[in-house]
Amino acid sequence: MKTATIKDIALALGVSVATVSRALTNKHDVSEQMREKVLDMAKKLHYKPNIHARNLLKNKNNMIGVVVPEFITFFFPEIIIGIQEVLNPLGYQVLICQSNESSTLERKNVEMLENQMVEGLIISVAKESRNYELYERLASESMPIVFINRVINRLNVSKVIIDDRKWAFKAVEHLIKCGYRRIAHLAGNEHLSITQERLQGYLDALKAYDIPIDECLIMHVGVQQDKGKIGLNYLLNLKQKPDAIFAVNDPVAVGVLLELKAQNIKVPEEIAVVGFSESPIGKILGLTSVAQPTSKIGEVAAQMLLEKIQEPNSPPRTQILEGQLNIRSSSLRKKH
Amino acid sequence: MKTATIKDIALALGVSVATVSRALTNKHDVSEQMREKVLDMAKKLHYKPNIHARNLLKNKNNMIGVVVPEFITFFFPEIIIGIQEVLNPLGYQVLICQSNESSTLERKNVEMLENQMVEGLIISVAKESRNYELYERLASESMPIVFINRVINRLNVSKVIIDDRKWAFKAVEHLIKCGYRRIAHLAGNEHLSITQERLQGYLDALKAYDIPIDECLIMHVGVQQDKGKIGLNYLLNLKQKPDAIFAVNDPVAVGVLLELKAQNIKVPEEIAVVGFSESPIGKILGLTSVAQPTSKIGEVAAQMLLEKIQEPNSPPRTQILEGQLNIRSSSLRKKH
DNA sequence: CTGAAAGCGCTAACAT
DNA sequence: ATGTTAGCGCTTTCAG
Repeated sequence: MKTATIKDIALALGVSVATVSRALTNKHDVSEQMREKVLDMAKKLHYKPNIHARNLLKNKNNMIGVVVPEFITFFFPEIIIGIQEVLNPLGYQVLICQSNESSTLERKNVEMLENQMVEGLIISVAKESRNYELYERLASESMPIVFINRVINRLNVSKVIIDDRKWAFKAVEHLIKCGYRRIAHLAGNEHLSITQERLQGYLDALKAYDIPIDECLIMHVGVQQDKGKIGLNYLLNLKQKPDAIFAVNDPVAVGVLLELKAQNIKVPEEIAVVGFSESPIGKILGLTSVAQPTSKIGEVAAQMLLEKIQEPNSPPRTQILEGQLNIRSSSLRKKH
Repeated sequence: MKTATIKDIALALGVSVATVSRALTNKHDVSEQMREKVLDMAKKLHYKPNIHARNLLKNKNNMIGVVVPEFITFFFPEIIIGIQEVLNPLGYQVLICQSNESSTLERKNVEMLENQMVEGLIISVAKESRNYELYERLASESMPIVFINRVINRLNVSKVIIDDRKWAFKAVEHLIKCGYRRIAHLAGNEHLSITQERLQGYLDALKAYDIPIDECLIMHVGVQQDKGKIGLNYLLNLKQKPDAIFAVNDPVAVGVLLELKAQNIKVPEEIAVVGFSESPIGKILGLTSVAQPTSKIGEVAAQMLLEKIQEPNSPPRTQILEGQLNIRSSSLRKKH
């Protein structure tokens, strides 16, 4: 049973397809009784509009593509919900892809979305992303793009972030004010924007409080939970162990906490820990962390994308949202 | 700058659009030199195929719709990844929607996906879902549908589940074998399939071991973490408190564990706890739970959907996957 | 191997 | 208020 078209309705009613089309879509230009006849027949024939035809005609499909590194942890899902809450009510559908932290899969996803002719893209890059040229081409072909969280700095497109450097500073400053002096940093993958900014904030804080920087205390471990254990064990093997650890994000910090617990090392008495991008697990474990306004990030990104779609020539903007340092038991004041 | 079409290529080359189309898509029926000329010109003009036109012609768009209650916790995201791993390599795109546990939003999502003319649907219903008629209509209009995890039993469509009743039985049996006798059940929303099955498994186990059923020990609290606290406090106020709790799922069990900790009640010495659908947080907290093969569920659902798409008249099947009871510290053998 | 032409389902001038 | 017609970009007969 093939699905009915407006032609079928027109034929059944002995009117033209144009009339049917108008009755089905327009507000005016059609008599009330004709409209009713058409609507009745449409229902009778189980008519459903063919969106492909409309898409072809308008040359748009109300689709937005989203590419994130993963959506297993709470962080990106909350952002995505923020995106959908802005876009769905406007009739946009969101195509969600995850790169699984792979540069190649990220590129494939973006190219797939491009082939689908999405009207815009919201992207957070994989930890190993090497797709600068791809994004540059898309931007030059005036594909509306907004980057979130993990951005590419030298790319002149819109971005939604928090001030990672500032909040890393505040996190480390908090440790310093609690009396910790030998503060290690488990950093993320080297070329990620969040890695660089948070590392810089860490360095800023040490400098601001005249604490000498010890390169031994900085290790690039990555952004995933299992890397916390590796980083911790490296730090524990130093001649001079740290008395506190600032991790690039909550997953790494949680990995550290779990390993500390496994080794029966007291937190924060022996080692304090601070994370970043507050997670539910971190919260439960009493992890001090910088909270990000996740769904707000999504909402703002969606809004900026809409602007760019409606005003293709508007210049790229970078929106910096506020964070918040939430202090918990993993970083209490040091006893002397 | 409007994007180039095959017409532009044809014009530039002085050939017909048919030839260009063939060169661009067909394997045969075009000379090698013509093909090269066309491909060169296509690149030169930055030609990109218009997928809307193709969709209209084939009357399909390689889209699959997925509706889940939420994707904040790990559970559905892992399933979705399983789905994408099967479908993406075949050129399908997956439209992911979340109902936020709302029946209304669920319906809106499904209708939106229907309007998008997706080729099939994979669905897990909201806790308050009342959309039986909707799904019945879709099924009768031969929309391929596969339900996962939270299904509608009386609906004659394909399903992918684990044997919730059996695994609930095993979970409760484990508690009984550990020496617990006064076992409470914090059940989910009443009409959810998982609620009914797991409750039945709980009852089966008590009967099998001749433990009297006490209705006071059964409370329908829902499926979300904050409900664990409510359920626990109800149970703690009973004259005869339980010595163990079987929760409908991990979020509720985690809520229970956190509240027990807040009240300084020892687990499992004073109260043992068992969850369902093993979660990362549960694991960290030492929660005994039934693990579900999440990404397998997604893969199997995707495969069954593909079958249904390719063989529209194939009868609905229910695929039951294996679970696993993982015993942790929240339910150790009771000391006498 | 290539071209002409029809048509996928719908909308929107342009007529009447 | 309604009908006629031309296309949106592409694929696919059908001819040559």
